[in-house]
Amino acid sequence: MGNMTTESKAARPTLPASPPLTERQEARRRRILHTSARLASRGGFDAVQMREVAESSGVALGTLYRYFPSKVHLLVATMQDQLQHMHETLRKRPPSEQDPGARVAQTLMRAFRALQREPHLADAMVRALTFADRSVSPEVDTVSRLTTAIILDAMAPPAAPRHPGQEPAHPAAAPTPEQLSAVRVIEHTWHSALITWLSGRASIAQVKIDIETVCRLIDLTSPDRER
Amino acid sequence: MGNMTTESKAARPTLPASPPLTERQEARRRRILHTSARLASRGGFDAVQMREVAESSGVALGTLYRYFPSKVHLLVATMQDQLQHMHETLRKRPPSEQDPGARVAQTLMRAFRALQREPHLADAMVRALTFADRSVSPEVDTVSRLTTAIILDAMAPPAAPRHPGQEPAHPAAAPTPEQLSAVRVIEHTWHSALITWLSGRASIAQVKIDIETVCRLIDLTSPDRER
DNA sequence: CGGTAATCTAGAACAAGTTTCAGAACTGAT
DNA sequence: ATCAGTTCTGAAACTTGTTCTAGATTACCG
Repeated sequence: MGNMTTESKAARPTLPASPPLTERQEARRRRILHTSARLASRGGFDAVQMREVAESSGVALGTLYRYFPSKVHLLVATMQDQLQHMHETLRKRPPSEQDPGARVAQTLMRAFRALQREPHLADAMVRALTFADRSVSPEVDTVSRLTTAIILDAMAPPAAPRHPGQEPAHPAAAPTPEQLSAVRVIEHTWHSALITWLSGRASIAQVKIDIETVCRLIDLTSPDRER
Repeated sequence: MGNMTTESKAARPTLPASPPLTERQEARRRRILHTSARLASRGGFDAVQMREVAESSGVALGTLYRYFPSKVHLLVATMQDQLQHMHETLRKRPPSEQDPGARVAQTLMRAFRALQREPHLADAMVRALTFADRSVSPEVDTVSRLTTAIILDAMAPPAAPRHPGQEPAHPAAAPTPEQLSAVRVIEHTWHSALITWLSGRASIAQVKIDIETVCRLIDLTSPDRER
């Protein structure tokens, strides 16, 4: 398995910080991520082979490793990419439910169904995510923040259609610490449930139940609603 | 990384079913598991190298692979072993809290503190568990059942001291489906929280909060108590 | 005890992640 | 345009999980 514990000595184009990438570099990075997703889509974690990613992206192996210091880094970055897409997609069709918990559950199940369409890709990304060690912490953290953002978005009350320049009536009411705890627990459940599904130990129905169960925690922590 | 997706063609002495092991075989198996735990304790997942496990257990590499068809199988079996110990240990000192949720939280935090004493071992086992693919499903399922048993044990009302031969007053009241859902969600949270702690992305305090948060789901589903 | 099948050993061989290195190509500043 | 420094390429080497093989040992059966 080689040395998956490698320190990240190289520049990390993964973060938009550091030296700004030239156009060609940005293109390379994008090509690599695209190849990664493509290979993962057919064959999952094992099908993403670094040599093949490099060759198929028209890049030397050493370069691939300069951009993504390990296979796990690569797949976590791929997940960031996919999550961003998903966030935008979900944002366009906000959940129809009323209670925050139900809204979150609905959104997560939507995301889940999207993942179902590319189960191998989902497998590769999630396996990489949970297999990641400390050297990938920053990137995993980014993924976590993205997931949190998706959940918080879903939880927020349906935004009244507002005219440009006009401030929202409820300025994204800052979530309470309790709500943040609930969100963290929901994320835990989401990841773990995904894994049990991907490894064939739980059915989709089971995942749905688990998601709905854990989402009750939200309604429990936002007593500002009827109930 | 070799072929982590290998089918298990060999006999699997992992399950007490199948051909009963001879004494020497049982001894070999035990030696291997012991070595595995020892190597994992200092160095985590990466430190458990199959060649070294074999050599240090006084067993040929091929034999190691006959007993445990992959590194993940080996580590998951190691986890089974450790969990069994932990189950017995926990059983000896039942939680002192009254509410089921609090009892479970207390028990899990105890387990968590035990894992803290061997963080590398915990790392190896949990990483293996979440990295396991379909070919390890049966073994992972066993681990899951063990975890469930620990939680259900903690959840059960404190057993009145009873004389031998006498039946318990409450014959382990079968948990409702809702409670089982809650337990599953708790397991999800437990695993995932463990991972975030092991990879340095969450503090122990954070884990405690998450555990306590999710354990509220239990009290939510057992309305037979005061409140 | 003798024979036979299963198990075990030692060691080579293979696969895929990772590292390394010498030289080519590119970049930015003078 | 030129030079210095960085980045990229191509290829080999190294590591560790996994597989394979031929022969030695062991277990079991009559």
